[in-house]
Amino acid sequence: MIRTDVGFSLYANMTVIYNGRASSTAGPGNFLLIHKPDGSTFIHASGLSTPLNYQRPGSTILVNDDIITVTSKDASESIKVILHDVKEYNEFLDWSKAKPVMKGTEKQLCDKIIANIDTLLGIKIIEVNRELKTPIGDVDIVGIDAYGIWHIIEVKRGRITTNDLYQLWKYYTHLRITKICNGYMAAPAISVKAQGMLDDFGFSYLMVDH
Amino acid sequence: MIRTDVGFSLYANMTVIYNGRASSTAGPGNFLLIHKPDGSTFIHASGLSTPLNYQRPGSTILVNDDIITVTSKDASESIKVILHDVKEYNEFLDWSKAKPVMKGTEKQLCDKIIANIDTLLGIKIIEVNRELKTPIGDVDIVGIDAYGIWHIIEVKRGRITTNDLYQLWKYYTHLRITKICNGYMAAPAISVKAQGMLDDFGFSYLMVDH
DNA sequence: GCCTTCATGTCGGAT
DNA sequence: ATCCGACGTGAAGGC
Repeated sequence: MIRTDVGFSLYANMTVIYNGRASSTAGPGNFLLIHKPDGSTFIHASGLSTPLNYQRPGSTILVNDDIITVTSKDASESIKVILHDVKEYNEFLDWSKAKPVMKGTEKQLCDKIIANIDTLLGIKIIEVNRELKTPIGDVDIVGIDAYGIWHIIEVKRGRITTNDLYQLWKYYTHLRITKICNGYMAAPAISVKAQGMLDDFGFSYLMVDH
Repeated sequence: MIRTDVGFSLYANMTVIYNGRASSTAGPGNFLLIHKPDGSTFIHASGLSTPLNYQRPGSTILVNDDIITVTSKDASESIKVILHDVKEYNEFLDWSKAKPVMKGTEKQLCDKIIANIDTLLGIKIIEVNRELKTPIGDVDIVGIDAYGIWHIIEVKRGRITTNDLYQLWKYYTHLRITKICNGYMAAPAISVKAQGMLDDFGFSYLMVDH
């Protein structure tokens, strides 16, 4: 009755058991199971954005009477669903693959910063490096001024937290071995604690927005 | 026709426009829209685990002909769905609220480490602090030996990455001001780069598993 | 409400 | 394939 070769949804009273990286049980309860043609499967309860349980694309689904088994591609993870009472079953044909086209990402915030870098820093920058490769990671933006001073900018699209500062600090301590450096955190907001730590490090905060 | 006071799913050819923290567009395509009684709404395309677009619980949904608008609780975010061709509509009553009961979490890995801490460290520990509060965050485990040396352990349930080390470094630099400290990362695995950086910091890796 | 960290995080990009 | 870092991260817990 259930076609595993197409997308479908199943609203039912069920119990869900997961084993893999972790393990969990849920239910019994009235949940919605969704299976997509890419092999991914999700079980949604009410009250949470994240699914109660899931398997990622590439999984295989097997239906045996009132037991559904979903196994991940490498067979390291699986969920078992015990159906107690099926209420709705629907098939979805020609399900589209698609990704949203995003705007307002960190990448685009970087664009904006680079376009206005002289104004933001209050210094004339003569060379800009983006995603500068270092052995310990990529630096978002490095602007070099006429004196050869390196202005290191770590960009965050959201609010700067204390942990974010260590990323800048990591690059700063690495680059200062060979260059004279200044450190900057650029974001729309910064937490109070992060601001305090920023001052301790001797870095500066650049207020930027999308 | 669409009841916004219950849970429902809508399989349709649609275009989705999001505005909020970022903004995005997707479609037109055949997607599945799910609305849960908690107010959350999700639009799933095939090929991704994460929804193409969504609003979190507490949102309000408004249906006007072939336009669906979902607005977040604080009205800072919204998605607009333009329906081009509705293929399926189903209502789901008595949708359960539930959370999975998890095993194999970091918390439980901590339990195991603490139970075997003497063996793991090769030192007799006379006092164990868990989730030790500091102004910059909580330290997973601190074991104190007979000499008063603090053994700081940062636990990860998965693989240790370079970024994880800065969390330990943060606590280490903070605590070493007043105590003699050793630093440890405990996890089932560690990346090559993280291992190298760990050595540079003078920390140790503890191999632990669930 | 702000801040911090965990997560079966997921996902994309680079090596 | 592994590694690394962003994410509209989401969710939980503490203050």
